[in-house]
Amino acid sequence: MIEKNYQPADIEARMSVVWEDSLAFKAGRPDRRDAVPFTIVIPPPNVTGSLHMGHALNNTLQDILCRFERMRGRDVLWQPGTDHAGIATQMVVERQLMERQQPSRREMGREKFLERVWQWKAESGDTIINQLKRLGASCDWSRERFTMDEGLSKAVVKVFVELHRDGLIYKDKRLVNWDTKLLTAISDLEVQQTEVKGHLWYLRYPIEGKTFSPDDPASFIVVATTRPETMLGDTGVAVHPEDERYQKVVGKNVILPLVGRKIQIVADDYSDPEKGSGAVKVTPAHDFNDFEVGNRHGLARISVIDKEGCLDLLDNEDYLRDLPEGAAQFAEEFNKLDRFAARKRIVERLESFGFVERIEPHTHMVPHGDRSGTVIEPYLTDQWYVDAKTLAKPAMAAVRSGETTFVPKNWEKTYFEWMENIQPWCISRQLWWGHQIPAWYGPDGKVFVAETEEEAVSHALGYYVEQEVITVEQGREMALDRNKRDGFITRDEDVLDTWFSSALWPFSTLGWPADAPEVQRYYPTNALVTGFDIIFFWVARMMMMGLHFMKEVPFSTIYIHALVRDEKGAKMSKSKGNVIDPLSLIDQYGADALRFTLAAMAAQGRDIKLATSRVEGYRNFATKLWNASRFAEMNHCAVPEGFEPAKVKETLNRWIAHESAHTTREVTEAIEAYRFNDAAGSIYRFVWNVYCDWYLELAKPVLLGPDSPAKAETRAMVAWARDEILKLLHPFMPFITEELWEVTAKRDGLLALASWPLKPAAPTPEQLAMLAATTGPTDALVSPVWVLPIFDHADFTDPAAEAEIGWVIDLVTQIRSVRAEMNIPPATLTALVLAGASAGTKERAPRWSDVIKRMARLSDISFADRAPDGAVQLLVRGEVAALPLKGVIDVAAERTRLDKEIGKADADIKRAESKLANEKFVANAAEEVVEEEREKREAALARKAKLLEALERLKQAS
RNA sequence: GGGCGGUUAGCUCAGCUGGUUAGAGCAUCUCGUUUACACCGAGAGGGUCGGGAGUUCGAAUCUCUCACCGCCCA
Repeated sequence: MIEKNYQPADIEARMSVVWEDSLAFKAGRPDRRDAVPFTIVIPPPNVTGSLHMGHALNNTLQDILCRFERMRGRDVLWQPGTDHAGIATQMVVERQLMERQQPSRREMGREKFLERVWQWKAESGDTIINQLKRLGASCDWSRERFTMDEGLSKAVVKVFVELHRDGLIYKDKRLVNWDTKLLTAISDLEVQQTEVKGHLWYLRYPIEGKTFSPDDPASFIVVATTRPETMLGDTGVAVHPEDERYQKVVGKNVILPLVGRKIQIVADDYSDPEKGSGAVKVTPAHDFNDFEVGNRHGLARISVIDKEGCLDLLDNEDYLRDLPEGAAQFAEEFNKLDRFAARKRIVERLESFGFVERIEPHTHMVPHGDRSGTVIEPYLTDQWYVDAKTLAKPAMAAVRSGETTFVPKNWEKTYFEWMENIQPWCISRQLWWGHQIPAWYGPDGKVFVAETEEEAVSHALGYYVEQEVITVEQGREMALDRNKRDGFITRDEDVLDTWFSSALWPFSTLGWPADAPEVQRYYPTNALVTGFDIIFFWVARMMMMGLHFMKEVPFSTIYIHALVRDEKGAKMSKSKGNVIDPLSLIDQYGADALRFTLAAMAAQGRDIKLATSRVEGYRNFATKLWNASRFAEMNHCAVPEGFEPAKVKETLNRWIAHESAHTTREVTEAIEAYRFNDAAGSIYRFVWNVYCDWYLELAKPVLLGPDSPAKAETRAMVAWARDEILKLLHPFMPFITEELWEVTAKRDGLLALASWPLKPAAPTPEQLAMLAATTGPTDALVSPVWVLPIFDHADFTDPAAEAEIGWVIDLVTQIRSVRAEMNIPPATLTALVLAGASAGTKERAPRWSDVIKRMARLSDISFADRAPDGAVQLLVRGEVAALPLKGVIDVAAERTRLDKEIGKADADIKRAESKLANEKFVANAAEEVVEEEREKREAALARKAKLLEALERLKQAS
């Protein structure tokens, strides 16, 4: 029994349990052992996270693909899991400690803190997973992974060690993006450039050997800077080599104000003559561009800001070197001042000596940490880097060759653009939560990288024994006793960038580096579904790592979907407070409605601005389906054993089979092409505008009438078509369809595992041969390569049925329209006269008279040679249908209506004729286009003639 | 500054490789208690497809240009 009301919350809760218990989503089910695998790895959400709109869209689309392919018989693995999200998670736990006034991270120490994070992960790590389940995600939950699982951690260590061995990971001292709040290095991608209204300070740097005077321009050179506080670390001044203003001073020294350091004026084309004064100060230790300039001219690097963003002068040897008397005193005064306070103080001090020429307001881009929001400081430290440039080459080649394709294709450009200019990837983070770097250091700083501590220690000790730093005996003791080697050999404290482990996700989750059968069977994966915001962070890096370690691309298709934005088109974010919570939409309208909305709006290449009215509309759609199913149930519709829909006899039933097959084809092709919105639109139209609006309505007289073979057939067909709908709709609305599947008939199994209406054809021998040639000797059945399906729905196509039912629909629609226009109340039944009907019409009209009467509010249908006087005359498929309404209708109004119709026909004739009169059109346009135009003209001419006749009749009558 | 994308009905959006009478949902108006459904049914109104130019027999669709909006990278 179908409940009277559709209650999404109830059935969603229930179906979740049904799916869970039945292990429906398990990969490698015995019954699919011989099936072709289909694999998607989920973009692992952060363990800290909760479901937002982006997740909802992303996972809905993946689920559509997975459910679709599962129904097509494939062995689907949708690999779920979560990401440890280094910085984000550490921040959450630290904030929690602070809120609860518990000891801070540093107070409790690394080990205790990590315990705490794991505890937190255990408590709340399920949140996001449960939310994904509420959305209906059909992942193989038994295979859930976490980036810090033992197995995945092994993969991380192995990758690190191998890349290091191959020289693709190395340690380097260079400028990094330093977060002074989180006290860690971050990668370029984690830096957000934001426009800030600041100032441009024009500073006078006295030229050596001249007596400085603010009034004597020859005694100084003016440099413009946005960061005056870094002047303490200046080691040069740069001017453009072709800038005539400065030709004479190149090579000379200036005396750095306040500091007294002698620094050189160099010529470098980095300096832009158009900007500022045309001369810039060079601070190689605090600016990425200056670092390069410094390298070109051999300038010293003097760090004057520490990792917390404060001036660091007092015990700073680099800073104090070669400074005149009195510099130390200045250092003492300014030491440990925060960089922004220091900026103010230094400017004041410079002003007091006349070193500031002027200050201009200046808007410029300032780097901010995407997590901390704090201003990023370029900072000179030792960090680990991945040689991304080398790894990027095969990753680019794979996309160029089409081994991996982006959908939509235009994202390839973005991918190449970034890959071609890729920079070394800084992977070390000064955090605790994450994969600790497998590197150990000896007393002289020599690094030993190995998969295990034992291995590293034994290498190190061997090395130091050989170098005679320690004796053989000491080495042996240290090897055996950890305490003895503490302080001699120490492990790198840092952890890896979260994205380092994410980059391995497509194979680490399958069990690599262990020799797992899953790796063999499910790698490479088929599709990756993700947003464009992480193409660089994640997609590109998976490509690099996948190709390097697996020698095969990680996925063949990368489907890039839109970002869900707020109504203004802005990215949703907590900080902006413009987030629409998908869970509250699910509560309100149901997961099915939300999913359908997202799918229907997921047009390629465009962002989604979500309107809740759409969600509501699709909830109504679900209700409509619900009620249609109730109607079928009330009429005892069921598919009998052995029923063959292709062999039904009733025209109406043949018509719905025809329409259904057409829809099946559309939906199938649209999903295959990742055109989710087209697929959703197609099934929506079929359910509402074809099945409900017409098929069920037209079937009513039969269903409500006496028992007959036609009635039996119709009952079967109503149920059959409903089942087709449930199948086609299931990937989009899994809950309601599964529920209806279960309650409407005795089933062999779950809808989730039922067969898709169109089966992909088995590969032909030629295709198999091609397959073997491209992928080596392989069992086609377990090959990850899929063969394009072949459709054979010829059994269902039926133009005759289409024509007949089409006529009924047109007739009813037109009568309704004219009745409304003439203000005929629904209670007034009118007669219908089919004037001068063709043999075909005469033959089929009686078959439909019941429905037509019912739907068009008619009292009677009859035939006549010509329309009665004073009747309203309609043209239905070229024949006159007359409503004898003499006295009821306003003759003048009817004349106006007919005139309007004639006007329209005239316009059509004119349009077609002008085209056909155009010689160039006839000559150049495709034959079928021209033919179509001729047909249009003929039809319009015929229509006009009939209308004129009708008008004539009306005139005679009045 | 470089790159990408957008601008279609009051609102949120479709419209693929140029040929449709430019569509859908919501909203609006009129009518409706026909026994699945008012989360419904029937009907209607509403768009010079951002402006301009060009290519073409034919442009919402291709090209150029301008304007505005958004995103990414410097």
